[in-house]
Amino acid sequence: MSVVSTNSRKGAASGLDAASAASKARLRVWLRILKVSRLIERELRERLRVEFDTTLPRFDVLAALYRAEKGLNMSELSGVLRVSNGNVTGIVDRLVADRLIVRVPVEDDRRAMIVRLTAKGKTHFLELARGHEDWVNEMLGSVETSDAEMLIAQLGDIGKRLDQRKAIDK
Amino acid sequence: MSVVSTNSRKGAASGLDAASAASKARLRVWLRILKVSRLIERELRERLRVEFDTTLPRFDVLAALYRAEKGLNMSELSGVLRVSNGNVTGIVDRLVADRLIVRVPVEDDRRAMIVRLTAKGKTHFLELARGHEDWVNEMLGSVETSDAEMLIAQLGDIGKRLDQRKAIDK
DNA sequence: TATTAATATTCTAAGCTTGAAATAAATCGC
DNA sequence: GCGATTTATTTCAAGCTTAGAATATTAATA
Repeated sequence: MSVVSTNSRKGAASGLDAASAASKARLRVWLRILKVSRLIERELRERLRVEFDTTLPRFDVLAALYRAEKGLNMSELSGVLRVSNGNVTGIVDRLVADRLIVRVPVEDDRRAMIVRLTAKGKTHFLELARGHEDWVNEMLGSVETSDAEMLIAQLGDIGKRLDQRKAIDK
Repeated sequence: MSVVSTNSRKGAASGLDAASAASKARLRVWLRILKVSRLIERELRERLRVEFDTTLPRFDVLAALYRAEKGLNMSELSGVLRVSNGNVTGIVDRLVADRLIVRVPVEDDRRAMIVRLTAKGKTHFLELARGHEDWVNEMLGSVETSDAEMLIAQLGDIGKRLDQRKAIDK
């Protein structure tokens, strides 16, 4: 989580050079993102548990399926959520057991399964989503809309570049 | 991870009212933070695994201990890392087994244990930290210093307020 | 058509994470 | 000093997460 200064190896004549200072600023950006992210995530987990007896990964799956009118197959689902393939299997298993989603065999590909919300799942998700938006709004209540727009733009750029990087790596 | 619009319940005469728009902007801020955070975290995990055969939680513990000259007891450690008490026990167990840290009984409190880096642990951590800063710098390479400062300030404010909230709740 | 390669999913082992319960020791109130 | 409460830590059960192996099926190609 926290980290230390180790960047005096660029060999400038004295003290910190520009590259090192920039590097440190970026490191601090990351540490702040991480801190905020963990604080919010922790609170969301807690509230989902206490008020709805569920978990964040379950919510994430339901949200992804709610947005996908026709459902998603397992690969698409793990892609959207950015988690491993095998991971989704377990969460889906439990949601199926709770009758919130169903696995439907794909007509012309016997390997694949499409996962979809049930009516019960949809109703359930809408309750969760209402709470979720309220909680986030409450936690970020101090953020003015103008600041929010700026953060959205900045973080959007960063995210986009990270996505591109990843695409290139492969 | 992703979420949906459910905030048309504030009863404005037509369309979205100001509160609802603000709420949605904040929700998007959160979703962007979450996305960036997960992308970066995933890459850091991957690199720590491939290049150093270790994990992010282990790195976090080592970093916290590196910053604490005299070590930390288990409660302080879980406090700094913002994870549960029991969680730290397991990670510390494994780091102790690898001789990277030691548990030292506290003289005047037989319940407590202080955890400290060994010389080996310190050396190991410095290698990790060097890689870590480089990777972050690379991933956020596109962020100009002026933007970085702004993000640091904004996210710092958000983090501070969330900390305060938490303190008040208790 | 027969192989080979690619794709979709699940399974497995190991570690992470949590909240709650269990221990053990210190401290507080009397 | 003694009982009750608080504090420090570990243990436990359940679920999350990952990478990699195993299965099954489809697609490509020779």
